[in-house]
Amino acid sequence: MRIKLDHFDMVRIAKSGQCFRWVVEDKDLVSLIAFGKYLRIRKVGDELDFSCTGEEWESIWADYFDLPTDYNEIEHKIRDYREPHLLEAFELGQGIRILQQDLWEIIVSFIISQNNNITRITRTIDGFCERAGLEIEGHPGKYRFPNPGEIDLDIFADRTLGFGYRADYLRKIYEFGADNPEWLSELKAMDYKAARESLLQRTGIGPKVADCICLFGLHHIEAFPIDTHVKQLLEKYYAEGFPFEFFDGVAGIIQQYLFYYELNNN
DNA sequence: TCACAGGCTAGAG
DNA sequence: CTCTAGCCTGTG
Repeated sequence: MRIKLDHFDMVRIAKSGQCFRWVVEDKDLVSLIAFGKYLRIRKVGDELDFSCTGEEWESIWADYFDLPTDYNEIEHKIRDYREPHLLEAFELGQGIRILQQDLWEIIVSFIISQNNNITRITRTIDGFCERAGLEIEGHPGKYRFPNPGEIDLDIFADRTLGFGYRADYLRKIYEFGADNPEWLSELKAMDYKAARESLLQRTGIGPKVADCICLFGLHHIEAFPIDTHVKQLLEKYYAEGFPFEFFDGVAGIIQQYLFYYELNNN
């Protein structure tokens, strides 16, 4: 499946912190695992070659890569605001999209991410998937993310996987997910505020993780997760307050550019 | 040795 | 309600 896409920079997306199972093989080749599938993206001139059929593209990947969202509109809004730091952040992060990832994978991944660093988060998630052992057909050595009810909860007693104190939260969320199979679809039907409240009921999910799940797992692009980096950046560049009113409804996308700039330009 | 990493829980005040 | 010690663990 070969296609030309605007506002799509696969290397920047891979390094944007929203996904933990993307691998930059080289500047023209990225591989990823999502929705139980293994996908490779290769840059060929000004086009992108995806290792899937057109049918699969339509049914899975077009939504996953957030093609329905108009990033030209976002760009215009940013340019209209005419604020130097945001413009600089946008230039550096241009091509980043907010992926529409699998909700369960996002819930679990961002519980693991708390008070943690990217290196260990990635290693832990990879190790977890490998230990769960759900191999992807046709791709030996590649493992999909385990859904509720698909794993032995004793896996969280294994300290070598690096869950740390989050192991107990993970065991509980897998238990809850298996006991409440309707929860995920209910979350998807809720608006941002209601979904956030429901997520906050779960042990191990606080305000920051809940907002990450809303933004990356439910595509509520008004969600604005505030972690230590964003907190610092807000104090540094927006001491008088971030213009949430101007970016009403899309603040989460703006946050991605600011976050990416903060991590890649310091 | 010590602070910190894309925070949260539980308990105190 | 707000505040914060303690938490697993790898890294610099």
